[in-house]
Amino acid sequence: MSQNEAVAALLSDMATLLELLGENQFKAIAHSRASRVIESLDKPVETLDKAALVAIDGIGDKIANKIVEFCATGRMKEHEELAAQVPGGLRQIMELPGLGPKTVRAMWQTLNITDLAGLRKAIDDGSLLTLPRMGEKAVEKIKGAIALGEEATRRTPIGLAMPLAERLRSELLALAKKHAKFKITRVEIAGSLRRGRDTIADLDFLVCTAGAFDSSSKTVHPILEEFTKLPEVRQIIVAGATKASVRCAINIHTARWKGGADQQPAEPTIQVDVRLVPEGSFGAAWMYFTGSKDHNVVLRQRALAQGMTLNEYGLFKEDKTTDVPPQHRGAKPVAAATEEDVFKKLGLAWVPPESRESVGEVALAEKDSLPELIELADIKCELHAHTTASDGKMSMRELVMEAHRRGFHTIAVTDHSKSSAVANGLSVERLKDQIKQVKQLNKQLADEGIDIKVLAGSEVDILADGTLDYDDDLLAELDVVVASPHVALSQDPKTATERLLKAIEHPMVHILGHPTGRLINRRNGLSPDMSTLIAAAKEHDTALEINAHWMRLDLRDTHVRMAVAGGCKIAIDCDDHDITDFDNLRYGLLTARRGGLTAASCVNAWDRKKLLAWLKR
DNA sequence: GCCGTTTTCGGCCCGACTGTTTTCAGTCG
Repeated sequence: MSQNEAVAALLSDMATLLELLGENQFKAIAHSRASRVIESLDKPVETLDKAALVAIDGIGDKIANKIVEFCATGRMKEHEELAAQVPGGLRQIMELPGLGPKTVRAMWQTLNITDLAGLRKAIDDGSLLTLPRMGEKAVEKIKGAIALGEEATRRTPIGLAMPLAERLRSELLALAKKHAKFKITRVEIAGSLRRGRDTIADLDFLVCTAGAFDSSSKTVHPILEEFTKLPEVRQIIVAGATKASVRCAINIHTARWKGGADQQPAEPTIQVDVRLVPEGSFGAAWMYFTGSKDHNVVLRQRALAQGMTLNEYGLFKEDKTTDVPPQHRGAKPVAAATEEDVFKKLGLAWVPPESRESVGEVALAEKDSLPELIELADIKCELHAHTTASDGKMSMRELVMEAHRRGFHTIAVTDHSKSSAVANGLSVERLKDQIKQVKQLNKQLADEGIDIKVLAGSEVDILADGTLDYDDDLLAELDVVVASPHVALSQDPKTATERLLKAIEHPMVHILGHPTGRLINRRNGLSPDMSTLIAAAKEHDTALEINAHWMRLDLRDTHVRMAVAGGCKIAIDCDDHDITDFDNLRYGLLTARRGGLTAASCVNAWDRKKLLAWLKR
């Protein structure tokens, strides 16, 4: 865990503790916001002094002191004092969907419930019903939430969430077509999926209607009613006039469980929220449901400062003489139909969804100086791919033809090195033979008039001590060297930093592959000092990889932001093992865009001449 | 606890839905 993650976790926990203690809610919100700010910070927090911390939006004098204290001593006294006052088991109860600080505090203070076991007991003996505003239905909901367990809070990797979202979107569009009378004009993906985060808590859809719209109706809108009947839906959480929330199976095609009911494994599910808005509000609504939450708050505060108010129905002139929301008094919005309109009327350039994380993008949009982010069409080559020679499923020829089909001018063959025994890594002799095969294939392709350059390469293991898995003479024969860590991924940060530095500084290495070795939701991987690696990568002209596989996405978005700020070159590679792996490029692109990457800094976006010149440097 | 295009004090984004209530508190995003 990096220092940033450690500080963010402590501040977030302080927010929870403050809520449970019934302290000023705005104090809790301030800690929660500070936690998110530190989590997405593009610098190691331990390198910042107090003045630098206070300069960050959302960090004031007091929280800066706590962060400085933690970085110096490894402790945060105020956190320890708060934690001593609150039973630790309450945190688990707070995580149950539907339960918030007010209710959990009442459970604790009135019924002396301090953990999940106590909550179960209070349900069984009926004492929970004695709490204010606690009836039969509320108890049933809590029982369901307990049964759902960790399933409710687990984030889904984008590589699983995106295909499900695209299928649900087409099913919603099919419903719209079948029921033309509802006049559905658009169905769009919003939320963190549109922002391209590496993991997704819930899927958000925006549905626009040109038909009748009454947000105060007490009946469920028919299109939302239809949505809750889709075959993927496992549970309906809420359904109303403008909104429905359900839990959907992530893998609808997995076989039904045939064993005993009590041993049935929890089926992976994800929450899906659908919001219905009138067509004229499309832009404002898409912005609102895309978020992030903090980005929205910044925009709404900006609107207020300009005498306007912003909600999902539009940007309106503020009217202080009434409490009735503008959309209910028939006010005409200043802007609402498109995102561009709303940003423009706020005095801002349109901000790409991947940048909407409240990390300074609004200030850049005000000056119209947002970076021109890299796009899928900019990617012209793949520099990290495997064949059947090691653990890939494609022959060299199949790999190259797929790269050509996708319009790439260059493809690198980078099978595993000799120490990767489980991946059938190439011995010295086999690698020398493969280099010859690459030369022959290039000649054949030229004869056949197929314009693609095949590079002889290797994904060389960075051994635990930082040495590479082949000697320099052999590496010198290769066109491209990707050096990656595969073993000893639990090293302490200092050892890991020194290990990766050796690879970055090695004159034969072009690209540092999946630098931390993390696997999302499965393995944290290394926590090297990124700022040290980035400075070295810049100095030695070594590119850092964004491994595009959705289980890796390594570098992650915050690392990319640091690397871009540090002037590093970035490679976006699919690490292809199978022909379908090429499709993971979209996820690497989203991560790159979240980090503010431009085509100029991405080696995969260069033309062949520039790329080859860099590889021969 | 944070922050300032009215403010260094006094606010703090805004709306939907549910369940338990006789008008709204709590939760969520």
